[in-house]
Amino acid sequence: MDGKKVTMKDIALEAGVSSATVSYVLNYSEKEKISHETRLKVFEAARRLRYVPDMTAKTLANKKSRLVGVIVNLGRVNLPSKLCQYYELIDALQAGLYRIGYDTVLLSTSNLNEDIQIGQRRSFDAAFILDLDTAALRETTHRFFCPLIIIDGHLGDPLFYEVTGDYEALFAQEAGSPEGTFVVMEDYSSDSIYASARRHVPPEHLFINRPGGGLDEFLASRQGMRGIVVGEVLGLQAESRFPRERLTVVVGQDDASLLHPDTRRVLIASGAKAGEAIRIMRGLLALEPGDEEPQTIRIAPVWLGK
Amino acid sequence: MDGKKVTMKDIALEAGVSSATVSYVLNYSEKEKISHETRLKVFEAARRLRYVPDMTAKTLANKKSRLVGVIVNLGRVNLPSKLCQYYELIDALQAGLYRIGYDTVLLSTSNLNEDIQIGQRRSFDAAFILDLDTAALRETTHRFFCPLIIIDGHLGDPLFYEVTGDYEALFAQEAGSPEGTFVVMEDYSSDSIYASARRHVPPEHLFINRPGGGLDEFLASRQGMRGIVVGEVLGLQAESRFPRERLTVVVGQDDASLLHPDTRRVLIASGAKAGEAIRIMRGLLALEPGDEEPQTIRIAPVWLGK
DNA sequence: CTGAAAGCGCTAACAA
DNA sequence: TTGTTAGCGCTTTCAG
Repeated sequence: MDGKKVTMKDIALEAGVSSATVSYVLNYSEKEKISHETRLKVFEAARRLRYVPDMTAKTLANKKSRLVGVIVNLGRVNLPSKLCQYYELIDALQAGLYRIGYDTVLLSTSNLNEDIQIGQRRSFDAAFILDLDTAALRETTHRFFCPLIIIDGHLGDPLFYEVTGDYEALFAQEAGSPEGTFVVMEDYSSDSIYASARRHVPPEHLFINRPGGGLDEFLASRQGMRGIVVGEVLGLQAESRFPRERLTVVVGQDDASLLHPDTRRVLIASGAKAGEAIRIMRGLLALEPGDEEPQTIRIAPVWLGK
Repeated sequence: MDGKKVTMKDIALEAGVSSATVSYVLNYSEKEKISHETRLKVFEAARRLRYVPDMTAKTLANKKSRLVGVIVNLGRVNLPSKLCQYYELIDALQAGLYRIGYDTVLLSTSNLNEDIQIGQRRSFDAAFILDLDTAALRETTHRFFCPLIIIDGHLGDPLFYEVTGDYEALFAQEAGSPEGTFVVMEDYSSDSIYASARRHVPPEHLFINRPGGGLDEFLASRQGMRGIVVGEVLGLQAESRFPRERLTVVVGQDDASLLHPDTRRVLIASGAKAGEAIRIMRGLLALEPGDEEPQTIRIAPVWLGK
C-alpha cells in the first residue's frame, strides 16, 4: 500500500536522531537514559510515519522471537469431539499469549519426530505440546532447543514441566458410587488419564471414543450405572443416549452451553490450564536455565452448580 | 542442547566452499550451476552437522517469510459449537499450508482494527480471515499489506478473494418442503449466510444460536416442520430435541461422526474450502499483483448418503 | 562454476 | 544522553 516500508532509520531521520536512539526509545530501554524531549520527538515521528516494528529483524538481532509453538500431536485419527476439546485450549493459549506479546504458531502433526525442526527454524521462544504420547517422544523432546511445556500429556521426564487436569482427584471423587460407575473419554495419546480412570473403574466400564463408534451400545448396556464423560461434546452425545441424572460431564469452561442446563458437570478449566502453562513459560524465559526444578502442575477439578 | 547453532558458514567451512555456494545448493538455485561434486559435499556436510535453516534470517534477506496468518474474527461472544466449526477449518488450512512449506500463525481477535499490525510485524506472506464482519472491516482490510483471502465472510469488495460455502444453493434446494422449513445456525459475523437463509425461509423460522439459548423452545414449537441445521455440533444438539427424520444437518466433513448415522446430512467440505483458499493464495503469490481479477469462490454443497 | 561482499532491519557494546 | 558500528544468518549481485 504505502510505497516502501518504514524503518527505524526513517524515524531517526525524521526526528533528527540516530537509529540507536530510536531503538532505545521504542524499546523503553532501561539501560540508556533518554531525555524526555527526544523521546517525544521519536514517538511522534514513529506515529506520524506509521512505523511498525519488524519482528523478523528484531528476532535475528536479539534472539528473542516472541513466537511460540503450539503443537498438537495427532497420534491417531482424531474425532471432531476431541478436536473441539483441543481448540478450546488452543484458543485460551493463543489469547493469553497474545495478551503478553507473543504470537502463536499452530502445528498439528502426526509425526513430531520429523516436524520437530519447526521450532528451530522459526526460533520459537517456547513451545507447548498437547496430548503427547509417551513412548515415541522421549527421544524427540530431548532434541528440542527451547523450553517445552507439556499439556495434558505425561512424559515422566524430570526435564520438562507438565500441566494436566487432575483426573486422579476427579475419578477418586466421582467414581465410587454404589451403582457402579463407567467412564467415557476420548482416545488420548497420553495414557495417564487413561491410567487414572482405570485405577477407579474396571476396564470393561471404560469406553474410549474411537472411529468405529459403539458409544450407543456401550451406554445402552449400562443403564443402571452412573457415568463420567470427559469432554463437552462427548457429553452432549452421551446426554441424548443416557439418563442425564446419572451422568457427570467433565467440561473445560464454566458455561458449557452445549449441555442440558441441569446435567451435572465438573470443570477442569481450559483457561486455567492455559494460564498455568503460560505462567510457567514466563518463568522459564526469565530465569537462567536450571534455576528451578520442573514439575507437574495439576489443575484441580471444580464441581459446578448445586 | 548442541552448543552453538549450525550456520551456513559452518557448512561452507566443513565442505571447503563459500557460504554463497552453500546457499545455492541448499536452495536448489536454478540460476547458478553447481558441479555435482560440490553439491554432494555440501549436502553431506549439512546432514552431518544437522543443519537447520534459519527462517528468520531467510525472511529478512529475501522478504519471503513462508508464514501466513489465520485470523479468526471473534466479533461477539462465541459459543463452543461455533468454535468447533472453525477449528475444523483452521486445522484443514494449517495442514494444507504446512504441506507446501508454510507455517501458520493463529490469531483470534475481537478487534481486527487494532491487531491488524501483526501481519506486518511478522511479514506474513498472506493471511486468511475467517468470519469477517462486513461493516467494521472494509477500512481495515485496505490497510493490509499482504494478499488477503476471506473465508466464510462476504466483504463485497472487488479487491479481495472470498471463499465461502454456497449456502444459497443449499437453501434453495433444501428449503422448499410443503411442511415448511426452519433453519438453525450460529451467530456468524458475516451476514451473507444469514441473508441467504432469509431468502428462503421467513425470519420467524430462522434461529440464531446465541448465548441466551432458546434452541429447545424454538425446536419444540416447530414439530411439524422440516429443519436445516448448519454445523455438526449444533446438529448434534438439535438431533436430541427434534425428530431426526425431518432434520438436515450441514456438516464440514464427510464422516460427521458426532451425528446419528442416519441423520440426513449435506456436506460443505471444510477441506475443500481450505484447499480452494490455499490454491488462491498460491496463485496470488506467484503472480504479479493485479494479474487476475479477484473473485468469489463458492464451495458447492454435496448431499450425502441415500 | 564459485567466492567476496553488500545489505535486509534491528540491537547492543563501546565511544563520544 | 546520544551516536557509531559491528554483527544476527541468509540471499544475491557481481567478479573472478
